[in-house]
Amino acid sequence: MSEDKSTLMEIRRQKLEQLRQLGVDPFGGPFLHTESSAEIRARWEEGRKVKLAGRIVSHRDMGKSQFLHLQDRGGRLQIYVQKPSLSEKDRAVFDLLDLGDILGVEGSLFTTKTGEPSVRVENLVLLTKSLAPLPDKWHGLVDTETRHRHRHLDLISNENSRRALDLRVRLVRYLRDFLNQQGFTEVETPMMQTVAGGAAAEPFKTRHHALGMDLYLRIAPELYLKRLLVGGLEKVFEINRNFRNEGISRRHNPEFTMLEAYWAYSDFTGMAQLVEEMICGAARELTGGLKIPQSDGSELDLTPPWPRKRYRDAVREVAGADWFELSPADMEKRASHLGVELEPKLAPAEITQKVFEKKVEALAVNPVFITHLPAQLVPLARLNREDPTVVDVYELIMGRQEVSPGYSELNDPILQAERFRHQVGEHTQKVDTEFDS
RNA sequence: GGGUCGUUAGCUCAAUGGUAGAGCUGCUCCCUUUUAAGGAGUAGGUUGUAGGUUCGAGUCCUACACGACCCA
Repeated sequence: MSEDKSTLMEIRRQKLEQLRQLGVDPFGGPFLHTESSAEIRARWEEGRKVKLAGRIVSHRDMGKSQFLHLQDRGGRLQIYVQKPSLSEKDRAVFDLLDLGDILGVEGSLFTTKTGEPSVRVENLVLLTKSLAPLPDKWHGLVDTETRHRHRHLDLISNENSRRALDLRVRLVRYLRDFLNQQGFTEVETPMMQTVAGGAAAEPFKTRHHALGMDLYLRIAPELYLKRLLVGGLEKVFEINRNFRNEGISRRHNPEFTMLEAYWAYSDFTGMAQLVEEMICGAARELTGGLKIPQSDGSELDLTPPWPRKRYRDAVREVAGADWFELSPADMEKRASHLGVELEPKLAPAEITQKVFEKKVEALAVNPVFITHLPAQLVPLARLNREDPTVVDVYELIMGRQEVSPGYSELNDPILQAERFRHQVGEHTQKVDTEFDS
């Protein structure tokens, strides 16, 4: 074999040919009735015969003794191959295996000298030959871009990524189950809309040839969910994609999944209660508790009840009890004293909002519902009966960021039309979790 | 859009302006309970691109491309 110009991938191609010459299909057929590595561990019994399939992720060659780890949906399990005990053909196949290949084995369970649960292989079947080498076995896949663009490689080589995916899947399942139990109906509403409404964001545009018209990918499902309430569904929710044609960052995916729920005859206090129960339930389901360790070493404590705090009270706590009596000039002075940077000539409400973002929101690790937001910030929500300068809206903050807003919707159609006309264009309000009162 | 850092072997990373290296992977061997196994050998490079400075550039300068992180 001339190896002068051989690349890793060319060598694997050559092995492919050698396998075919042995009469082995390198991309084999079904391999049914296997147990996962997790099931085998759970039902451990020395000497029991098992059938297992997985990707070869490590190999330690001791001459006649060979140790490999197979990775499957349930984790990893070591297999032990005593080469002399294999058939001549299996031995030839074994010598052509690489890291990354998918292998099926049959054998019996035993524990090695060093105490590792293992399968003593009696028969092996090559299920899929891998033509490309795996990422570094020790460092895994580290390049962030590659990890995001080649998720399959990330999942093969990074345990953390597999765990994150598992958590995400279980979270969505829990949210769905919880809302169903609460009597909410899950629906799917149009992704392609003639007007991208329900939020203020730049939409993606697409074209429907048969209709001869431009359509927008939705930026929010709000308008269609509200129509279902009008139609009498009373409690609806949707967990689905939304598309926003804006800047990309680690926290802003142009297509992202959002949960939005509407609840007739309730109001923002009822919705806050629901969200609190839902998130606490999800935390218990996923982590077994209500204290979530954070990457910076601190702890997020979800123990209910979560405080409800009025926006103005929250600002007074960090900026002084007399904050709202200050002149605009004094507000600017105090804001800069607090370390909040301001652009020149902001209105008092804007300065207040800056202080809120930097000194309340950015510091709130544990959950808090901020209620009674200034009406200017949320133009289409229902005004508070006692104080028409604020709206019946909450903003749930945790982990130093906004997590979920909830509204008492404005349900006076005449008033809403009037407010709407004051908005510029068709893009209007922010949404996430909403309901009709 | 702004700032900082980065781009060297398939992967992870080294290399005062003076002969481009290591570990892993691969390949050839030794080893019948290993754990990032070990041991012997071997292969692998247009140092992101284009220019410039210099006797000499992976290293210094300029521009560009791509990316990461932070900020808006």
